[in-house]
Amino acid sequence: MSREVRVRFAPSPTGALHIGGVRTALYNYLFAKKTNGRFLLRIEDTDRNRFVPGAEEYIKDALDWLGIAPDESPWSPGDCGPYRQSERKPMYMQYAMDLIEKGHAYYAFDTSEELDAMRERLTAARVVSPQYNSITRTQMKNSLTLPEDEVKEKLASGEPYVIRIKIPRKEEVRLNDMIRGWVMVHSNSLDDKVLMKSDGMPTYHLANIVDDHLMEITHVIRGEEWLPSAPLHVLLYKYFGWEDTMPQFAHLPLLLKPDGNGKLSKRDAEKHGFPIFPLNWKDPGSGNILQGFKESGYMPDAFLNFLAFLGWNPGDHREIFSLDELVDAFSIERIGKSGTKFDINKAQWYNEQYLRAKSDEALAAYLLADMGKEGHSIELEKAIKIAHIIKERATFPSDLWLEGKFMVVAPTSFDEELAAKKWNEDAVKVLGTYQEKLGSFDGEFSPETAKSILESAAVEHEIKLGKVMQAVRLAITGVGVGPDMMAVFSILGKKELIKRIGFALDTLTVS
RNA sequence: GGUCGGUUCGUCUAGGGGUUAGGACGUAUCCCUUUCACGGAUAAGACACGGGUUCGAUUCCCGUACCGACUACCA
Repeated sequence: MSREVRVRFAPSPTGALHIGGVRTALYNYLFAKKTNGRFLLRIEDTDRNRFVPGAEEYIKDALDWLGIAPDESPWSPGDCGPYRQSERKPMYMQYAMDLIEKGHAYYAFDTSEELDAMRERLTAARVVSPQYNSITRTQMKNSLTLPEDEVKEKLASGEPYVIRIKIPRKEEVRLNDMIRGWVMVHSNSLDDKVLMKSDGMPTYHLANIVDDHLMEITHVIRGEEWLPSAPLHVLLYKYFGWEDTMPQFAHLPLLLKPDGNGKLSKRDAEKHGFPIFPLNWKDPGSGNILQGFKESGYMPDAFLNFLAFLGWNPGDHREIFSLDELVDAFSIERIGKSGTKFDINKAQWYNEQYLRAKSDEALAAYLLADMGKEGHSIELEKAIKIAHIIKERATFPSDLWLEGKFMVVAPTSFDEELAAKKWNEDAVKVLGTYQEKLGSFDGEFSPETAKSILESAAVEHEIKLGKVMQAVRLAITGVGVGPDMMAVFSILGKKELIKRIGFALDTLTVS
């Protein structure tokens, strides 16, 4: 039996999709592409109370941004639609009924008050974990305890009910997880989970199994938080009689807080000031904006590369992988078992690597766009040159303008501390002479000529160039650090240099 | 509490019965650079603990500790 590989990413539209979800999507995508299979996206919106407007669009936009769009989804349906569980609502009841007929499920009429009372009673009796199970169900209001007539009457009269799975009393449930190996659970630790809610919607457990079956899913790659309910899912496959096509499970290690312990959460984003969401997200309730990787300056290929390595590695020392290379190298066997702390440093490093690998032309476009927002513009040619000398000191594309602005806009003030230390008679003399020499020079202006003229100015006053170099930088750029001066000189050009030196000479005073 | 899962440098990880336990991020130092950064080099830095099994265990087994997930008519 070799079926075409079909995997799915099945998020709930309850808010912004965080980085852990994005990684789950990525691994699903990589596995699908690696095996020439298909990657589907299914929206699990069976809980109307938690539905958040915009969340679904957010998921789509995030995957599009990263270039890992699904082959089948609500917005690009295949043959297994609909791809939203809310739209599949009419399909589920028949499966629940099937289970009831087979004796693997039953109606339950208990109100939430009655359920609370039961739990309280059990807690008071010091039962360790109060649950609706093979023991307690005998004392509750359900089709197993009530006379058949009464059950029929309740159903006919429209009394609210749920359908619960009937977990067997003594049974070893086992599953072979692709990442964790054999996992065994005894059925007496499972409870009679609700399959159909009183509003007529299925719960996650039912919808998930039915949909995975109908959509012919072959591998379920999801977060570790699902491991405890996996035995329940295995039982459902068995009761439906779908064991032969039951997907293989792979439960991914969790993404942990950067500091301390616990699962990465929304609070961590606010706490640390760095993003844990792919895109900006404005919470419709509070109006708060959560920072996205995209808007923070992370590039999709760099972010993807970073994400792939959170819990997976290729087994050799390579670190930089394009999406295609990731597809090629990916295997579920090489996914780790233990939780992964999220480290923003590594994300930054990846971004720097990708930024440096980009062409000067591509980077010039970022630079031009950013300066345009502040009303500045220069020729493309010049922008390319600036991008070239600035990119090595940038982490984000926006750093290009931040760090390169001085090449476009002349300084209007000077670093006072540096001026106090380095601005002296010698500097004034050399710069004065340099300015004159530049004025009378009319050959080809290059980094070399810029330098030789400056050297000759220094020689004229018998001053070592090194002594005044910091002052020269100060005069031209206003600050003490920056890229190679001669490269800066040649980009600025003769006229601009003369102007800037003039301004510095007029403004700065020797103390 | 119960069930399940996990544990190699600060972090991400490779490895696997005999290794100087390898790499990357970060950190430090040096080199390069008339500055900073980049780049290059070097350094510090780890097998949670206790029992087995074994000639030998970081690796296999069992316990303990610690961490995490789950324990809803949420997914």
